[in-house]
Amino acid sequence: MDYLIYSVEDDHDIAHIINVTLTKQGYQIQTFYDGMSFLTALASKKPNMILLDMMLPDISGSEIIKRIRANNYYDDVEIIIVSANRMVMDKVDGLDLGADDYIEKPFNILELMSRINAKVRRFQKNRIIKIKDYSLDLDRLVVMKNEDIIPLTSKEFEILSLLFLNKDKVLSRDEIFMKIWGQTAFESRTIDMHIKSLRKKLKDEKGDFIQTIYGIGYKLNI
Amino acid sequence: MDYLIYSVEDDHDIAHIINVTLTKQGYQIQTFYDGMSFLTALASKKPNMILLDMMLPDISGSEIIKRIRANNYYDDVEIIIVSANRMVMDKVDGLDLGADDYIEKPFNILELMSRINAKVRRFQKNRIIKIKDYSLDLDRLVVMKNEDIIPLTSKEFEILSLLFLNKDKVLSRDEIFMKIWGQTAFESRTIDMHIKSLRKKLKDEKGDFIQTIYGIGYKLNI
DNA sequence: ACTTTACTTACAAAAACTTTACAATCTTTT
DNA sequence: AAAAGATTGTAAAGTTTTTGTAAGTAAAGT
Repeated sequence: MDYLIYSVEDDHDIAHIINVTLTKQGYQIQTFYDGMSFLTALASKKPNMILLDMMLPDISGSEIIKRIRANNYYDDVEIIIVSANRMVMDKVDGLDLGADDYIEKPFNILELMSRINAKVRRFQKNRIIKIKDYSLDLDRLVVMKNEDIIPLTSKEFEILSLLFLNKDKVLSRDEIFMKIWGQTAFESRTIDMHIKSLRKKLKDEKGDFIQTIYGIGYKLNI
Repeated sequence: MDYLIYSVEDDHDIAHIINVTLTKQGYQIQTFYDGMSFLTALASKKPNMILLDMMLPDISGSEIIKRIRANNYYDDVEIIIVSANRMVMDKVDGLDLGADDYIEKPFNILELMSRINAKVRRFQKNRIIKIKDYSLDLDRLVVMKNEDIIPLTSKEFEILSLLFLNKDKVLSRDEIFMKIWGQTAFESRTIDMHIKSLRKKLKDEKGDFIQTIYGIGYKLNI
């Protein structure tokens, strides 16, 4: 998954637990043991989320939050405070500074995971299939070659989706017809026509991206 | 402030405290004492945030969350669980269902305020959306091209706002009709008309700022 | 009452889709 | 290896669906 989390935590044991758990869940995570090294990394690459211990050896957590929130380039970065048990008023301070959530130490790692998942859920939601230079986005209904959008008509998109979703199978014209038109095909060159225009639009220099399997049907050249 | 919060809470005393405090802070708040009346209201008007007690007389809180999260029209609604002290695993469940935060009862009203403020802060900042040369100000209800105000009628503004707020999505005429007129469209060229006049007023030299996706609807060319 | 805005209608234009007719290619048979 | 038969590719024309637009009417605002 393409979701980067920076964890700032001076306690190496806790840092390790967080690291292992989140990695297992498929997040990209980078750990920092002090404020300065974190801020340096932040300047060079923006993460999606920051897990922040408020008690750091060099800079205070609230100072870090203040700096981040001063720059609205980081507005879309979620900040979660992970910090030692303090009074309620401290929580309030942290959140008022601009953090998005607060988790008390000692914390249940499952709860941390849950809160993170809740925030990521919204971010995710998109299904993208990539084959060779091509990627197909089933939510945005868009096909890209490298970074360029290839405009397709809806029938073209439907057929290509079917090929993407069955990438290691040969699809017969009957199957394609059945799945897209919802009826069995009688003698017709319609699908061939759509394949032809697809090939033209996809124009793969390195040979046909859509292969014809003589006597059977079509498949992607994966 | 134009920020609507629905509070679902069967304990009248707590509901009252929440209501008074949030109103004082300038939020619009509407209180419901059971799940059904809340769901009815939800169907007719979408709030920005929901404060949800999990223990309601009629429907369970998790059932409510499930229903809301099943419909991605409500994706941008923050759900905060406000509920009686339970085990950690309950928290986890609630958050995994799709809630965004959890506050235990008995809670400090200041803490609730702080968390709400933290979430609203982000919301407020984003009230001006910029795409290409155009910017749309949801508070002043104004659209600008570079520094010049483009005078729009209210329907035009509503449609353009919808496109801005869903900038990477294709909106069908039905969706647009549903969200702006609150009813399903029957055969009509009304939206096309508004799009036409929008295009004329926006007049983007570099190709269409509002793109037609044949057979589907319209989207902004971001 | 007058002006602006919103909507409807009817038709034109464009895009997408399908069919047709035949050419090209591949397989199998002789 | 040539011929026959089956399958696939392609251009062009025909059809259907969807979108654009002008002009006129209704509604709302001032």
